[in-house]
Amino acid sequence: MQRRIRTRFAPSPTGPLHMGGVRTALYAWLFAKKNAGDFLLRIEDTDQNRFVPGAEQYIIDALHWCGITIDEGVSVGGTHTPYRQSERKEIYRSYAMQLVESGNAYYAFDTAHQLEQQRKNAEEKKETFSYGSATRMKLNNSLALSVDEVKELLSKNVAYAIRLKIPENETITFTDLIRGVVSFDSNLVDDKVLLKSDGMPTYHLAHIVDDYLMEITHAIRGEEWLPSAPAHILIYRYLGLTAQMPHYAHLPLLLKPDGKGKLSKRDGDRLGFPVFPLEWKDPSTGEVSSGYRESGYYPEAFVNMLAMLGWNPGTAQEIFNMNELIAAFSLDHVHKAGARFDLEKTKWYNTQWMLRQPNEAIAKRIKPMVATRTGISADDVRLSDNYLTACVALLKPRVQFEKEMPEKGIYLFKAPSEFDQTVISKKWKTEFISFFKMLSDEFMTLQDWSSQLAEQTFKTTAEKNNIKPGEVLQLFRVFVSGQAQGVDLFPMIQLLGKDEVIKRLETALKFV
RNA sequence: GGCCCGUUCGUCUAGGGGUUAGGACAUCUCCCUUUCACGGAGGAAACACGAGUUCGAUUCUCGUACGGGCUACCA
Repeated sequence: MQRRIRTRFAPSPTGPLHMGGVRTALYAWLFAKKNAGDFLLRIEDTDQNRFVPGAEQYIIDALHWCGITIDEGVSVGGTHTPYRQSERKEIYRSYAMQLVESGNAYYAFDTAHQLEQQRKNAEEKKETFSYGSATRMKLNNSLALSVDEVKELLSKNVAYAIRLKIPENETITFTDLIRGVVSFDSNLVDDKVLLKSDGMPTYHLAHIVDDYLMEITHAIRGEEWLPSAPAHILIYRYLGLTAQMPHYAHLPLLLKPDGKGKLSKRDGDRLGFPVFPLEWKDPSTGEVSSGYRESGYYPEAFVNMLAMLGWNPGTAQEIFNMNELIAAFSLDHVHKAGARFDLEKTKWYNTQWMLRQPNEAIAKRIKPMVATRTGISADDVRLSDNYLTACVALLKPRVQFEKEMPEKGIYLFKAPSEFDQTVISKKWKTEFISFFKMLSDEFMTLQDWSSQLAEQTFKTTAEKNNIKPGEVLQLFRVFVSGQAQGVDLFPMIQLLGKDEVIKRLETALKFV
């Protein structure tokens, strides 16, 4: 019988989730949804030293913002509670003891200091210390010590860790869903700690116990876990759970755009772009890191961009909403090599998504920004839905982010107080004054007011003055908007209204 | 250093024994627009290198180089 597909995202609450983590979550979620399965959120808080308050909530909020829904997990509950590893502490011990009893794990009494010494000694000999088959019999553990010695240490409550006993001379092979067959020489795998001396499990033990108990079918995680995969395979084997072992898929890493290395939390804003989905304020330092949300990105654009970084649909389609991503997603179209993050393309995705937003919706969202920027009162027509929607239509092709609109189109809300001097000094001739005065008068006499009518009037007035429209058009724009460039001129004239245009024109003429 | 993974335009990528090696972002040119954008058309731009297999390798194999990851009682 085919098991129900279940994937999980299992972050450690050591700070805000960065975009690489979001991508891992996204792929795991897409895979689950594609296969009509479940997606779980489990919190791996087994390292008490690295716990950061607020991080767990941040993770939940970030996933929510991205539209990644959680079927089971820390925020929503489920049939496999609890979903926070610190609350499952006792469960792991019994599995660790089972491994000790079957001879596949052992007590290690070495102190942190002793291990540090070992590393230092090895380093002096230009070697690397590894706690494994080659060294374990010379160390302070239940394999090297006599039964009585071990008993005594245990009875005296001497702190110990439990380590996995990696076999000698074995090739450990498994099939990764993305990379195919991968194999390792067991002699090069170290005896990983399973249970720490504080009683908490390490990732290695905890994720396996939980994946098993939570009936995870596909463990999708970053490539940084590939080197410890052989130890994980062995743990499943020694626990007699090989049949229940999930399929592993190791995702390529997200790389820094500038050069070297994987994208990390610590990159913060150093590279000139957010690495986090949402803004984060460090609770201890108060330092604020920017987020995509606060920078004006749509979650759809952010998710779309992440999905395409390392995965492709096999078609030329680039813009995907969530449902389309689910329909198109497949692990075998995940690229093997790491993907370098590209800010320009990310902005392009946002622009594409902005172009697809209804004007009315954007109008509603920019309304408060326009109000604060201009100080115009709430009942002013320029803050009406109709007026703002018309502004959005005009501004849309000229910005990448909707939040740019209030500033970019400031002249749609406020008469200019300054005029682009470059245009004026280049184009202005004193004899134009009569043209603009006549234009103002002609406008005044118009019964109707429209883009076409204004344009027609502009042209005929120019002709009457023996002026080519092109000579004064740019000046007209500057007089009305203050700026040399902007939205389509006559539609803007129509939108501003006859009285406003005349008023602006007259004000401007006093300046030249 | 050791182990593992990887390598197609600047970037994200498609492709895969015989192709004019395709698309997107960015870039350049032109058109549209009497502005700036949007849009449209076009250009430049890539199979890391060396062997082997083969009639034929960018594609398969091996090696080298380069890149990345891991090498904690962190995840």
